[in-house]
Amino acid sequence: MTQLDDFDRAILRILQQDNRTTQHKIGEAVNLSAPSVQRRIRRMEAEGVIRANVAVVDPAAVGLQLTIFVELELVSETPDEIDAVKKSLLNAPEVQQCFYVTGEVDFMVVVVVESMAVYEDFTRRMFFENGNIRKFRTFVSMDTIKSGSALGF
Amino acid sequence: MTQLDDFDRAILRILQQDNRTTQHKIGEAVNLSAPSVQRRIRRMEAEGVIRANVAVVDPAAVGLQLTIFVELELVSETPDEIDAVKKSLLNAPEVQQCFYVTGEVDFMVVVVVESMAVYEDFTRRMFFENGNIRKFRTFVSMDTIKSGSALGF
DNA sequence: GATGAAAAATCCGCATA
DNA sequence: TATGCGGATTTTTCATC
Repeated sequence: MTQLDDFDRAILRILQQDNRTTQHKIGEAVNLSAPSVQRRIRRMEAEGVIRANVAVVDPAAVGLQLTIFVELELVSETPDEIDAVKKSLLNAPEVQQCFYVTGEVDFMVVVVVESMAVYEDFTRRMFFENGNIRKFRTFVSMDTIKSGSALGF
Repeated sequence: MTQLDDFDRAILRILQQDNRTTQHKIGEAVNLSAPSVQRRIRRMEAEGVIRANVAVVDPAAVGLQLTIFVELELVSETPDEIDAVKKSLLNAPEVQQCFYVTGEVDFMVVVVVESMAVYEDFTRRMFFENGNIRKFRTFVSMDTIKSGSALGF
């Protein structure tokens, strides 16, 4: 992966806030021509620096009212077992984010669902019926203070 | 906020994966004309259903290698104290996500930084020098299994 | 909600440093 | 290798039905 220069970083900073900013406007902001901006964006997309271009949707608007953090502890931590858990979490549409972490727990999972009833059903399917889950702790979000993938740099 | 219909939801589902999909292609996919698609998108943006349009950047590419979960417990939970903590977290560029949660802890915070040294500096500034933080627990991500704001609906 | 024309943005070749 | 310019193509936008 090529090293990013200051132009690239300046472009990314704009795109992370609004990727519908025109190349012309970006060019003005960073002192580059529009085609140059577009070539850089294209290159960063090809290299995976820009992973995706997405609309951020208000979860409440689509009926998903609850954001829930779950700490997962496994019984067995062999690579195969870990992979199996990863895979099941990856495939669950309720799972919005999932990280394998160091420390007292094994996974941190962010689940977004319509209601507690749906969450309870989710835990039953994913955790209680999975012999490899030692325990899990649930933290329900009451207030979203900040929710971004905007990286401050 | 107006209720969303099936067309709106179908459009959102596409936009959450790739908001550069042309209105024409979206129209084909959902059986609507391009201008219709565009009016719906415009309306949902105005209503806040679509919160933003952003590029998702690979943190590693911009030198941010570490994703860290932090559980925060406060000493005092008066509304003023909670607000003060919220505000300081909101303004910290290292904080990518932050939720006020129920349960044994008060806040779940997702921090993204270059290195452990930077994180330690962050904890000193934000937690140790803040008299209202009773304790915090750190979970460092070793592997990002899933990282999306793509809501499965 | 659909159609079609105008406006705007993106994309591409070419010349250049 | 990367930039800027100009024009072709595509996409968005807007008026009308």
